[in-house]
Amino acid sequence: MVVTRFAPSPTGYLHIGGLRTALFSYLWARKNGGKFLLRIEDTDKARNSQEAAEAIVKAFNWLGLEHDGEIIYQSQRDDIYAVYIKQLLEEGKAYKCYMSKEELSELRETQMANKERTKYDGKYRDFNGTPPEGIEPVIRIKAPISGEILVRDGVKGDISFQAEDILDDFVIARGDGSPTYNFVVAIDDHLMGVTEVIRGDDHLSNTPKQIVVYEALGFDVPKFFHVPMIHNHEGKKLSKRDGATDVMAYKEMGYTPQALLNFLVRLGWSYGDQEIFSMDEMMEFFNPKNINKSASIYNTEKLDWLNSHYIKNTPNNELSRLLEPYGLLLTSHDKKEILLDALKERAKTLKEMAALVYEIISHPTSYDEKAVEKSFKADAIDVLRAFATKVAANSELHLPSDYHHLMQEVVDEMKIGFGKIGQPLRLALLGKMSGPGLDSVMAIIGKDETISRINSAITANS
RNA sequence: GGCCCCGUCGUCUAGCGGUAAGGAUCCAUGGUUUUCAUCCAUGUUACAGGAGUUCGAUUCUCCUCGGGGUCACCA
Repeated sequence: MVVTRFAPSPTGYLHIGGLRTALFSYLWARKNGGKFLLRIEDTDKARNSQEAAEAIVKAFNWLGLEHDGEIIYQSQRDDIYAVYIKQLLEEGKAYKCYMSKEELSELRETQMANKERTKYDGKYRDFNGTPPEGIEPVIRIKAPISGEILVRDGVKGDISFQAEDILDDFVIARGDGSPTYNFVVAIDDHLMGVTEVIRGDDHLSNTPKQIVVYEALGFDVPKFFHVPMIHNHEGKKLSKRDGATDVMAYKEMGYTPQALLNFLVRLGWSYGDQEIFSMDEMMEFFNPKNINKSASIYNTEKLDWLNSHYIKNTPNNELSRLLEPYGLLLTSHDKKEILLDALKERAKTLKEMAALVYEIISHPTSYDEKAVEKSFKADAIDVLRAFATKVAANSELHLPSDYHHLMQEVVDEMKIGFGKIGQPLRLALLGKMSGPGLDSVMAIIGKDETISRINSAITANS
């Protein structure tokens, strides 16, 4: 069985890069009928992990992603880790180190002065004398001091590290007894039965250390897939300073979950020339072995395109549901279909669409001056009056086509071009020269409001 | 600085020894539309550089350059 996991540290929200690796993990687990687990890496304890976990679940909810099983909190598993620390100590694979922080930083300084790599010198590796007084020892693991550590990565290929280049006896438990990251990650991934670790490639250099832990404990090493970073415009790792990195900000801005997921799945991964993926297609086609090797730059142009694509192609009943968080309650609106049809091709975001709806249903409060000058001349007022009279006289006006016929009649009878009625009418109805089809607008606002807006416009501009 | 990774249009990417280097987005132009948007059509733009290997390299190897990541009793 394929078991993947998403293991964020508690930062308080789910960020866009995290979501992408979570999505990859999720898709791969679902595709294989496996499990997608969630673990909070809160060995630090200072930050509020409960809140962070809730934020993640909330974002997952919005996006329709679901993790399996209980959320694992590392902060609650000290007893478990303690067992393994004890075991390594007893087996002689780890040891207590009494070097003080001062001594350690002195060591580092000399190494730096000598232009050597800074690393622990192994002073207590084989120590069996009397420990110095007043020092709470840290626990260090005995790492190999020479030889090769091979990381078999599903994205980058086999990567070979030399132990002497990168390893030292790193700390697995602090002076207060609390375990450290590289130690607990390996234990938890093993205990949770994780078979494939899909994570950001900023973790690549941690992997050899984790492999040391796996091997010391006799655990099987999972498969690794190190996903390239998402960079900002400057080509640096994406961070909070780069604007919207909180996933929920995208809901705020009016993006649909589908668009965001589709955007993210194509960032660093592809399936031939296909750009549009339904959730089912993502699950069917995703394979971590097709993940790109190189970092990608975060640029939301394509997200905008995808978003408008999905808005255009979402059925109206679902669209009105998506619009609810933006203050639009259309479910029982009698002109809902006409309204949504008229606007879904015009909005880049749900938020924008909500604003467009409001623009249509509101009586204009001002009129674009240049447009008034250009198209609201005396003859235009005659045309509008003639049209308003027809509207008033007609009791069967429901569909856009009903209004269109009336416009056509005026055009024919007065022997004028369509623009002669269209432009002033547009100005009267919407106060400006752009917007959806007038026949739709009138069908939406209805006969009385149509006449009212025409009259207001004539009063205001003649 | 050590170690590791990466390098195809501005951006996201296809390519897996022989291609007019393809798609998407963006941008520009034209068409459709009473307007704007949509939609359709057309167009501009890329293999970082240099050596090899080979009949032939975007594709394989090496070097250079450029970018990134990481080097904690943080995760």
